[in-house]
Amino acid sequence: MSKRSNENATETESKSKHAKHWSLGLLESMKDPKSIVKQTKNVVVIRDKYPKAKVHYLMIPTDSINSIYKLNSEHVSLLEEFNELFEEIKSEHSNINLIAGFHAVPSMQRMHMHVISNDMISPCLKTKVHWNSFTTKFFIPYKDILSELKESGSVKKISPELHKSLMATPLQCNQCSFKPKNMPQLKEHLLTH
DNA sequence: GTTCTAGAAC
DNA sequence: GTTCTAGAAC
Repeated sequence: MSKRSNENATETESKSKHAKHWSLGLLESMKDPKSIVKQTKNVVVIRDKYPKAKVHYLMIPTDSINSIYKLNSEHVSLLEEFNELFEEIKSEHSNINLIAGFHAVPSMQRMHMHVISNDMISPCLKTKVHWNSFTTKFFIPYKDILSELKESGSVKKISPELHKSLMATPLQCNQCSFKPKNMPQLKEHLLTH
C-alpha cells in the first residue's frame, strides 16, 4: 500500500480540523483509567505513554496550570503535595532509584513532573534529545523548582541558546564515566549496570 | 511529544 | 552497503 493511501485511510481522525493537537495528549491520559496510577483531589499520577526507563510516571495537577512557568507563590503547597506523592511512590519501589524533576522546555501542555528510574532502560528511549532531556541540566530537579519558587515567587525560563547547547551535549552515561559513541552503544552499555 | 526518512557517518 | 542521526510534519 502506498504511503499516500495510508494517510487518507486515517484522515478523519488525524487530519480533520477538529483533531486534538499532540501537545494536549496529557489531558487525555489524565482521564484514562488505564493510564492512572494514583489520584488525589489536586494531583493525578499517570504512566508515561512512552516511558524512557523501567519506571516512568508523570505527576500532573488537576488545576489547569500550563507549565512550571505559570507557577507562583500560591502553588508552594501544591508542590509540597507533589513531594508527598513522590515519597509514597518511592516507598512502593524499594529497590529502584527514582528521581523527580521537570523539563526546562516542556513539549506537552499542563505542568507535569517526571518521576523516573535512573536505569534509563526502555525501548522508547531512542534519541540523543531523549537522553539529554533527563541527564543534563535540561532536567530540573524537583527541589530546585521548589526552592526557586519559594525564593523568587516564580520559575525563570532558560535561554534558547542554553536549550540548544544542552540538547547538543555529548552522550555521557548517567551512572559512570562511560562516553558512548552513539545511542545504540549507550543502550547496550546501560544493560550492564 | 512521535514518526518518517534523506543523507551523513561508518 | 548498512547504520545512525537530525529535521520536517501545512
